[in-house]
Amino acid sequence: MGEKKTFYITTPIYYPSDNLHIGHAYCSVATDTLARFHKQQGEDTYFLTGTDEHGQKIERKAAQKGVTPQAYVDEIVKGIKELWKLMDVEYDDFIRTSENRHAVVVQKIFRQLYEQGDIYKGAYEGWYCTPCESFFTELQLKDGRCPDCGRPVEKTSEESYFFKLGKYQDWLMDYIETHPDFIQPPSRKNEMVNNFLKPGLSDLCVSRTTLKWGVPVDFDPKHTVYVWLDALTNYISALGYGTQDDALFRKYWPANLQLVGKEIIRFHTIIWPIILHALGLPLPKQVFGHGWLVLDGVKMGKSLGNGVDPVVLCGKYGSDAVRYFLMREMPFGSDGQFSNEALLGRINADLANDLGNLVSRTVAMVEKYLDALVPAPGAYNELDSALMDLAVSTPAKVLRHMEELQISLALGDIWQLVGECNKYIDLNAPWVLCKSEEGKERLKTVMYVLCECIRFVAALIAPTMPRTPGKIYAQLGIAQGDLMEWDSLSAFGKLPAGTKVQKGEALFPRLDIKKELEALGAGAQEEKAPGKEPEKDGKAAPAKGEKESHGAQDAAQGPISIDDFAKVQLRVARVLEAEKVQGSDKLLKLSLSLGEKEPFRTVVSGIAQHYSPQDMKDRQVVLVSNLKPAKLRGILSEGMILCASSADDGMLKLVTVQEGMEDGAFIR
RNA sequence: CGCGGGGUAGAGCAGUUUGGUAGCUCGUCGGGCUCAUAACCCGGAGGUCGAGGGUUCAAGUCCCUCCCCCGCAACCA
Repeated sequence: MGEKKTFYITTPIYYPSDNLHIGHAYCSVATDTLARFHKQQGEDTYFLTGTDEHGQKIERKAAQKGVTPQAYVDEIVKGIKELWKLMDVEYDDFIRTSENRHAVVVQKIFRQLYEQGDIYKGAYEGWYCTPCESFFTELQLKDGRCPDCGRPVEKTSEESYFFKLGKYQDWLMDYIETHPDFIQPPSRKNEMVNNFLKPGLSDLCVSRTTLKWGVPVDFDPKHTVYVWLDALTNYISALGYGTQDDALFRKYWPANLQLVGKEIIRFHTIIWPIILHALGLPLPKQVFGHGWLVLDGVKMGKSLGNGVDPVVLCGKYGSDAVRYFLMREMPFGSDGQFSNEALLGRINADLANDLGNLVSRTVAMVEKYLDALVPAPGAYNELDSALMDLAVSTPAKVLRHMEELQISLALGDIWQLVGECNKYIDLNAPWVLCKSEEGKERLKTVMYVLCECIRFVAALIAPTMPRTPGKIYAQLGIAQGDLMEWDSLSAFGKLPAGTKVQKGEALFPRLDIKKELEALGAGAQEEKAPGKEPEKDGKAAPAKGEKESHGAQDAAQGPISIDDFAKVQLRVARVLEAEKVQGSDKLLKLSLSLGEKEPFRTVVSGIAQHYSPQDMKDRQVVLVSNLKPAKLRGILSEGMILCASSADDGMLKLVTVQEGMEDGAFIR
C-alpha cells in the first residue's frame, strides 16, 4: 500500500502563567475537531499542542509563589493536560519548551543561523527599570514609566543577538502574494502586509542577558534565547527536527494547518516563515488566525480575569455539549459571542430538542411499533427520496465546509438533516400508520429511513462530538465499526435490517435555563457585576447613565452580610498623574500609587466635569482596588475611585481620607 | 487620512465578489400533532439593510462623503 496522506495540525503553545480559560479551549477544540475529521477521512493525522513556558512573566510569577519556574509551570501544565482530557482534546504530542528535547533543537537552530550570518551580535537599546530588572521598548512604556511598577526608567543598552528579518522581507512579501492560502482569513493577510511588511521589518532581538528562565545560547551562555525563536521552534522540535531521530519531521513537515489566535498571527506569518526559510525548510501550508470569544462585549483573557471556566461547564453539561457550542456558535475566523444564555440555548434547542429528541422518538417508535427491530424498507416514495437525497448529499457539504475550516457551517449542514428528519416524522405520522395493515408496511420504510439518517448524523458529528455517536449507536444497535466510518456514508441503506434497538437515557437532557443560569450566575455574578461598574462612567450619554443607575439600585436591595462587604477591597491611593481622556467630556485618566512597593494603577473615572486634572494631582483618594478591570475608551481601568453624588443637582465630591495616611493603606 | 474588520427584525448572523421579490437561527404570537426529552411540524408579526448624496429601468449590493463600534500596531487563544 502507498503512504497515506499526512495531515499535521498544531495549536499555538499556550503560555502557562495561569490556568487556561474557555478561549484557549475554543482553539484546542477547533484543532481537535479538525484533526479528528481528517483522521476520519483516512489521513495519517498528527496533532501537536503544548506550552510556551519560558520568560520573565513566569519567572516572576514563580518567584511570587516562592517556587522554581519549573515547579510553577509543572503545576499549571498538569491542569492543562487534565483540561484537554476532560474536553476530549486528543493530541498526539504535547511539547513543553522547558523540555530538553526542545532546548537542543533551539540551540542548534540558533547556532546554525548565527553561523550562516543571519544572527549577529549587537546591542539592544531600550528602557531599563532597575527594580524590575526589565527592559522595555519605547512603546511598552506607560506614560514614560515602567509598565509594571510605574517607576521611572532609564535608557540603556544590553548586548543581544539579532536576527536579520529584513534580509528576507522581499522574499516573504513575494511568497505571501503568490500563496494566497498561506494566511487565512485573507483580511489578516492584508493586515500583515500593510502593517509590517510594507513599512519594512526591523531586525528581531533574539536573546537577552537579563533573562535566566529560558534556553541558553550554547556558544555564549550568558545569553538566553528570547521568546519567538524559542517558542515558534516548538512546531518542528516536537517532530525531532535536527536530531538523530527526525522520522516524524520527515514524515509530517510541512504542517498542513497551524491554528493561532489573531493576536499572534503576526509572529506566525512573518517571523516563523522567515526562520523556516532561513533554515531552508518549507513553510506550513496554512496559518489560520481565529477570532476571539467575547463575553458581554469584553474580550476574554487571562488579564481580565473574566474567563468562563471550561471545567465547570464540561462538568455540568458534558464536553460534547460544550464542544458543540464552541464550534457551532462562532463563525470561524471572526469573533464570536460567548454567553451562558447562548450556551444553554444551543444545548436545549439543537442538542436536546432537535437531535436528542429525534433519536429518542425514533427509537421509541421502533420499539413500540416494530418490536424493537430495525425493519427492512419497502418501496420508497417521494418523501423518502427527498430525505435520502439530503442525507447522501450532506457528507459532501460537510466535507467542503470542513476543508474551508467552516466548522459552524458544517454543523449547520448536519442540523439541516436533523431538522428534515423531524419534519419527515411529522409528514408521515407513524402513529397513524401503525393503526392499519397497509400503514404498517409503509411504517417500516419510514422507520428504516429514519434510523439510517440518524446513523448518518452520528458519523458526521463524531469529530465535533466524540462521545455522542457511541450513545446513538448503542440505541440503534449498531456494533459494526464499518458502519461508523465516513466511507459508510457513500450510499444510503447500509444499515442492516433486523438489528435490535434499545432506548437509552436522553442524549442531552433538556435544561431548565432559568435555573441553570442562576447556578452559573452564582459564581459568575460576583465577577460580572463589579466589572460593569466603571463602564457606567464610560458611557458618556446621560440618559443611559440614569437608566443604569436604577439597575444598580435594584441590585443593592436588602442588607448584605459582613462577608459580602469584605469582598470589596478599599485602599488609599495617591494620584500621580491625571489627564483628560481624549474624545470624552466626562473621563479622566488617573495614575494612582498604592505605595512604593506596588505597581501603579491606571484608573479611568467619570469625574472630568467636576474635577480638572490639576485638582486631582497629588490628592489621596479611595480606590476599589479589587475591581475587575474594564476598558474605557480603549484604556484599561484597573479599579474605581469613590465619589459621593447628590441625587438631584448632579453635585459630585471625591471621597478622601484625612491627612497623614500612607498610600496603599487598607480601609476597613 | 496609520492599517484591518464591522454597522441588515428584540438578540446573534448570512446575503455585497457576478445589482433584479431581504434570508437563517433564537426569541415572540397563533395554529397543528400526540411518537418523543412540555419535545416536533406549520403559519404570523417584526427591517426606512448606520446617515446623506450619486450611478441605474432597478442599489443591502456599485461610486462619493460622513457618523459610530471593534481589533491590530505593544506576549491575552
